[in-house]
Amino acid sequence: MAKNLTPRKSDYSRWYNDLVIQADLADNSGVRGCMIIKPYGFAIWEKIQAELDHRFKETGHVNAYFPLFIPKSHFSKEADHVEGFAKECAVVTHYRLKNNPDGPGIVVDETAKLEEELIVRPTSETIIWDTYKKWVQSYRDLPILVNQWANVVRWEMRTRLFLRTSEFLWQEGHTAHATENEAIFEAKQMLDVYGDFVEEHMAIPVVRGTKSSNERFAGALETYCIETLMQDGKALQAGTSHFLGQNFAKAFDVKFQDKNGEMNYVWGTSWGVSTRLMGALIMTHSDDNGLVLPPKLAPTQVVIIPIYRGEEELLKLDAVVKGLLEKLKKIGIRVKYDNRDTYKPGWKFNEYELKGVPVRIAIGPRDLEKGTVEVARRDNLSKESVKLEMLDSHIESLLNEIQEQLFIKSKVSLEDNIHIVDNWNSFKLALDKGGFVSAHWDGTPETENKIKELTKATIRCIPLNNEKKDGLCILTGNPSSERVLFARAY
RNA sequence: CGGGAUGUAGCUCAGGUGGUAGAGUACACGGCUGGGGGUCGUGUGGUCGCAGGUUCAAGUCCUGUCAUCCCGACCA
Repeated sequence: MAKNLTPRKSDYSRWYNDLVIQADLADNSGVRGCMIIKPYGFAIWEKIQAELDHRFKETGHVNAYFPLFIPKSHFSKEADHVEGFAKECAVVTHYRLKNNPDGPGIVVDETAKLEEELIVRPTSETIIWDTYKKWVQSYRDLPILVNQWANVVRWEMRTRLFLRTSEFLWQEGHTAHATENEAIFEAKQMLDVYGDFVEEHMAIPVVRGTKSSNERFAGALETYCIETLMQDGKALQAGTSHFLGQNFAKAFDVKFQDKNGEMNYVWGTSWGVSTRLMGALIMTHSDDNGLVLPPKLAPTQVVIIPIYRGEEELLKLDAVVKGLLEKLKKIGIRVKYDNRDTYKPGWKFNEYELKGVPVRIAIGPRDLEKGTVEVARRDNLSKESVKLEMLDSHIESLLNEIQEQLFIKSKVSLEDNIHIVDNWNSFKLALDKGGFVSAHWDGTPETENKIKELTKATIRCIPLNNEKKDGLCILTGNPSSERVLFARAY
């Protein structure tokens, strides 16, 4: 049992914080809301990045990089967009410091004031659309399918490691198309890329849907999203894909000549996922002993711990393990042999449990005699004895089983926590229980706002492939054509 | 951004009414150990978040500031 990890039951958000710090994923920094992603946390992020990048390229996208700074004038061109982000922008006003003439330290050099302030990007639509204007003349220049991996800054009031930080890492795709249908197809396609990745790779089940107008991206006509449910019953938006219509094209005057020689505005999309996925990963699978990682994302999938007394015994084990390592690496398993003499076996067990390594192999003199090893799973903490000669195939299928089991477990939990309600009282009760609440809504922003005010719950999404079935709005009793999912959210 | 709390050794914290800085843990060295964070001994380690102020004297009192946590508002 971990020493200082707060149990989930006693304080879920403290458990989360403790876990992030103790599992060596990230730490707070000296700058408000900005985190240090530590090597172990970053290794997991790199796994996420690598797989997503692969999937983006499989769907025809290419990577590029745009500047961190956005001139203020660009930023203000799309009205809804400004409205949405203005309150949380970091602004660069000067470009030089000087020694404090009145004492120690260093001060801003007031003579070095920028003519036009620069905004640190909270997202890159504006600078990218300003660029696309130069890239697009003809239908032959379309589509543009660009992604960038970057950091962005949003001056958040209340931050939490990975879930909401002032600076975060993400990717943002920005595409431009000749037709509306093509752009809508793209936005939906990317939602599926996200959904499939999160389910298959992160073992996190998602609900795919669209946002209500209240929750829609500033400047978008439609926001598609994947929503997930955390262990404490709160929802977490894991990714979004926006159909931008011609809003940004019009704001930045991005026109092209079509096959008939007519001038048209291009159609756009943007889509992104961020280091917030790390938060989703942590909160979906982990337990009171620490992190639980799905094998596909674990930087180390298998750790081998020798148990011995004296150097002689260790040397014997080293020789046996050497062969095991070769066998496991040959079939593509990320395995680590921790034969450090500076830590004891019990300490190591706890350490790798805290860090969520999916499989632990312990090998000692007793095993050598019997020709076996002890194999322990992180997800359900079970242990078994496995014959040495069977080990590689056993581990391979075990990793697959763990990946699958983690998904099934969270999927069951998600489904068990979608509550269907038809009146206001049970609506409130269901929200207090946690989870998604499926209810009718009259489709107006006013009603959604009122519900938010009364319950702190928002519409997380209107599920795609939702059953169209008439009903009455949970609050107003007005007619509604389908159910939507409400929840309290991160 | 409003309310509350906190900031002292790497970490967790103790230090009434101002008077030479403490513990546990971690770390270093050594012994016994080793199948779930072992144990005994010795030792290293602190401009008390930062900047001012009051005072003969400030970890302690005052002002400001930065950061963290909790509650609220905000959060494409």
